[in-house]
Amino acid sequence: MKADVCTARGRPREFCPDAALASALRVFWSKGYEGASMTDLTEAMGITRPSLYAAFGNKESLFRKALDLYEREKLDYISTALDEPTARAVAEALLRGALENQMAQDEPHGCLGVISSVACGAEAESIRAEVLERGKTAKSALIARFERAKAEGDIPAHVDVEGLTGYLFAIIQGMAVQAGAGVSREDLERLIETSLMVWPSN
Amino acid sequence: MKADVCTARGRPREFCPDAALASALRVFWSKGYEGASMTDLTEAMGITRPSLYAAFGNKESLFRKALDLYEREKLDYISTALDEPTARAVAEALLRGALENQMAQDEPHGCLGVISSVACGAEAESIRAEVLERGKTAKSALIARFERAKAEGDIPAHVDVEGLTGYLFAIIQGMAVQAGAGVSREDLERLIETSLMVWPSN
DNA sequence: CACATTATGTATCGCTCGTTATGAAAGCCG
DNA sequence: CGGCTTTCATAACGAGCGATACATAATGTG
Repeated sequence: MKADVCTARGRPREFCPDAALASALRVFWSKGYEGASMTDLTEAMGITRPSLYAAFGNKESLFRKALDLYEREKLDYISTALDEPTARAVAEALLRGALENQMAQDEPHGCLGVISSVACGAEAESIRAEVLERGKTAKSALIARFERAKAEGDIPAHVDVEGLTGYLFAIIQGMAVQAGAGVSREDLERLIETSLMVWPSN
Repeated sequence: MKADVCTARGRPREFCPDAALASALRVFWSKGYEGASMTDLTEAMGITRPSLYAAFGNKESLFRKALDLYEREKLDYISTALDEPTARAVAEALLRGALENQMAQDEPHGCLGVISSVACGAEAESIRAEVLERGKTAKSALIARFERAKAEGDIPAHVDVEGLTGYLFAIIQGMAVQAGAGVSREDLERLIETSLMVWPSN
């Protein structure tokens, strides 16, 4: 049980797992879980099938690791947005952060979470459940933030906070749908401007 | 060439094509184009594979016919909404119509168009293109309606009509994502109330 | 150097997919 | 009844899927 921690025995691997995982993330991001075949993945990652299975388990395990990477590196704008001083600033940071995430150059358009929660087949059911679970925690955090804003008088008293959160989530998810559908960045910026224009204030 | 129009020669078919198509629509609606297998479809339609191919061509052709049926019977709320007298009434009719469509009892939750435009694989590319095309025409119609509303002083002069249309579309698409993700009807109603509360007025 | 250990490349597994060939069954017409 | 036409059910096709068995190659250890 007490294994030497510094010795790497056996033949060393010839690829970087982090870089390979990043490539896999791009494939899942653009094609979805079921739409990404093992051939797509291995070709993008530059490794053979057995290497992939040895390093990442199976397809589902690889997807979860890619989802972790996605949350850590691409969805960090969400937690930073919650630190904005006003509810309006939180909403603006979320909308603009989502735009950058969904329309980044050299990255697939759209949102991996939305793609994975919409698609489809039977094998992806546990994947879907996990993605939905992660989305729920994000929504809870946003509700808590807006509750605080309401207590601070930052949101009008007559506003339903949970309704407002679901409303803002819907705009972001709708943006993801449109980004994946090929809508231009300029159009999404106008969408955001409109959202901010109608944002409830005192 | 001049065939008798009233004589049905040969063995009569033992199923109703319209009912079978309606069943197929429900399968596509809940599982998406690629998520729906021919086994799923034939079982739901109550017919065998060769009967399906003889009556509807192939899977893609069946999907297009189902999409036609969906637009005709489930998306009719869109064209009726455009007849509302004010821009706000149009928006409200669209939102409430979308809710009824996406959360109808005994029907799959979500929107077939959103599901089909998000998913995924390579074989569905031509399907995706067709769905996006139909969505564009709906968006154009809504833009034209809001242009008229703006000319009638029904929408504030400072509002960007195309931005407003994309914004409203995003809310509806986001609602579809949430409906497919299992959000309750009550939550979507609160989402709609919030959307109507912030709708721009003079 | 021989050994244990780990990674690699090839080739293949069983399975499901969409699609179709085949022949029997059921209805009209003469 | 015998020909003609269309639909039915069974069974199978080739292709692609995710996942692996196997032998080989490359490292550290005794």
